[in-house]
Amino acid sequence: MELLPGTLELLILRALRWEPTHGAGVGEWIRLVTDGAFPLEEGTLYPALHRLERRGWIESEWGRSDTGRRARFYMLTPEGRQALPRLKLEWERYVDAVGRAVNYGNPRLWAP
Amino acid sequence: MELLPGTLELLILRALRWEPTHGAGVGEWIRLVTDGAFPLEEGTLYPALHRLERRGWIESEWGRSDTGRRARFYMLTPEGRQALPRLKLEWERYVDAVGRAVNYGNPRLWAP
DNA sequence: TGATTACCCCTAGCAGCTCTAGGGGTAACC
DNA sequence: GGTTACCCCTAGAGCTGCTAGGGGTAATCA
Repeated sequence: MELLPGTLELLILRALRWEPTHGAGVGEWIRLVTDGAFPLEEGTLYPALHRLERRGWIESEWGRSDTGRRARFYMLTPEGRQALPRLKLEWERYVDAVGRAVNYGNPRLWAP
Repeated sequence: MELLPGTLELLILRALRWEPTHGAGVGEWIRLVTDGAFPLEEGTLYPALHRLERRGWIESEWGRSDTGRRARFYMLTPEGRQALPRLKLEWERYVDAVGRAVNYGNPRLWAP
């Protein structure tokens, strides 16, 4: 299934909520927590990380992964941390709105 | 708030579930049932209708609206009707997956 | 009756995001 | 020393929504 734009940013910020994590780790977390519902190719993930960094919601520095490889670790900036609950709220509103449309009945029966 | 791609098709199919409806009516239904959460410009709606028609999920014919204007009425094809529950299921799976990511805690505490 | 409003349809071009399909470098392992 | 696994990156295509327009006809109002 295709990933819906916008959602990815929320997932990335969420993945970085606890500690700095390198790109591959972010991808792994997302795959794990969504039960593989999103394949999430690298060509999608890395540009998204760079976008978020340009936007100032995350920042990064080079380091070493657990297995000794050089890796870029991303972490939330204060702006990113502020944005997170807002995005979460937007997401919930969005799901509610679509959920109503997907579950409600014939408009002729209850329209004003 | 911005509309996430893919969702619009689900909403349109859903709007046409009961009876043929013209484009403006589809838009009105979506705005109504989502409480105005999606502004849904005409420049978004009509191309989406044409896309769905090209895909064979809906078909259309000219008619007259309640107010006497000439209007194109859209209705579901059998393919569209078949696609609807599938899209609905995909949507629900998607929401579940993101919901898990948005609500679950630190992966270090429960990862395998 | 002539002008205005409301309804309904449409399109071109831009912008943003994902996906495909690559390439590359280095540590660990055999 | 070669191979695998890990980790990072990008260009270009494709899809979709958005912006910013245009246009035609019925109803309404001055």
